[in-house]
Amino acid sequence: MSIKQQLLVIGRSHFARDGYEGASLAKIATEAGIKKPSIYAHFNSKADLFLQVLHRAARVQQHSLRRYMLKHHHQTLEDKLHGLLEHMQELYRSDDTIKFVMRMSFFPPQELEDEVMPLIYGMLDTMENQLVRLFEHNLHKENLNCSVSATQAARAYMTCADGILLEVLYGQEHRSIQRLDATWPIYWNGIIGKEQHLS
Amino acid sequence: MSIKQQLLVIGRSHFARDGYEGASLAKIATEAGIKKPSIYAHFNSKADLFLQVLHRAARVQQHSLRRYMLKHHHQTLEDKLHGLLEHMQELYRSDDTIKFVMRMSFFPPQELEDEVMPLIYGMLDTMENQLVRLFEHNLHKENLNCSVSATQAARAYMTCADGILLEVLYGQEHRSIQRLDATWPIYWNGIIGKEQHLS
DNA sequence: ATTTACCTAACGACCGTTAGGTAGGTGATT
DNA sequence: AATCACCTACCTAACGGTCGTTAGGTAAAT
Repeated sequence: MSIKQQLLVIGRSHFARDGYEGASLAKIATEAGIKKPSIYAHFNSKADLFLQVLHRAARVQQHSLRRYMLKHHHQTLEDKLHGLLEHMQELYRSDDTIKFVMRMSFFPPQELEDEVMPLIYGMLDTMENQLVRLFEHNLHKENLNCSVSATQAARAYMTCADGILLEVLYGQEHRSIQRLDATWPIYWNGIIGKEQHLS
Repeated sequence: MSIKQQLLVIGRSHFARDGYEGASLAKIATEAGIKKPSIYAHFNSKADLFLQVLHRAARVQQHSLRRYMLKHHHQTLEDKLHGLLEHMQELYRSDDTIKFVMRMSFFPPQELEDEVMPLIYGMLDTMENQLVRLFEHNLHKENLNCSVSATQAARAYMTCADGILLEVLYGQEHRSIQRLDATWPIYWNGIIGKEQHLS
């Protein structure tokens, strides 16, 4: 792996752990085995390194979602949705891309906010659209509650997914699994349930 | 308001906006109308200021939840739970305590992690216990789905609450309201629904 | 000969923190 | 009532350290 790619990977982990302001180019360079000013042979600035990490992470994230959808297109809607939640939990464990994306979504560096947030909103919209399409394709196949729209189901799903992934941020994995086990049956029951409550 | 209380309030807003490492004592002092070293007449260190802000925020948070529960004890379970979500959204708008608590829950300053996380876990457990008791007291009064345990309902509720509050972090209020409107009917339907799906 | 990828040295800015001083209020002693 | 010691709450100046960044040089590869 080239030094530049190493810097991107190491930078991602530091930004995920310490935040943009908290991350130090000196420490990133040391971990890559070079000196701090040598970073400037590959990146114009700290912001440049960060933004390249961000773009790469956004691409990885969207690619991962699309790949999951293709791989499991034969499954039932229920298995696909439930499996996606577990898939993201595993992804979180194996890689700090999700942690990085979440941190920069919730607390973007304020000086780069204008460049960060459009990417974040784009990712969220892409994911929502993909879910909406998924629900629309399955509304007639499975006996879904007809008073729940595809958009509503997708938004509620993303809300639950965020809540579950959040718990993994707290660092204790079993609490995240508890949340998944508690939330999923209630969500799914709310989607397919015959009785619909509207206040 | 005394200078010390001002420093606590201003500090909270800076920690919420910039994080622990990103916040600057100089800027906090300036906003309070004093010079940076004068902070040390009231606090032993930056960590001391931060921890006092944290303890105060935790107390405010728990007090606010208890007060809401007392004030709305006469309402139905449904109104109480749905109202609590709106209550927290309003709280977020009027005050940066929730934002501060969320930021420090998800991304605590690593050098203070050992002092921060016990407080956070305590708050989460307190809230979960309070919700579990609430569900237990209402399981027989209302026609709730008997295959959903009080613990399960409470955990799912907190998952949805986190997901909804998260969206308010993104900064666009209407998205958070969209999430609330989409998630609540599905959650409530999943709780009271006659049909229960267990995989 | 030019470019790439690193280095050392150093810049100015800001960080949290400490030292040391001052002005004003408090409270006891004379 | 006047004096003195003491304390609180601020100040200025400065410390050592780290930050991101730049200048300038070197050795190898093209």
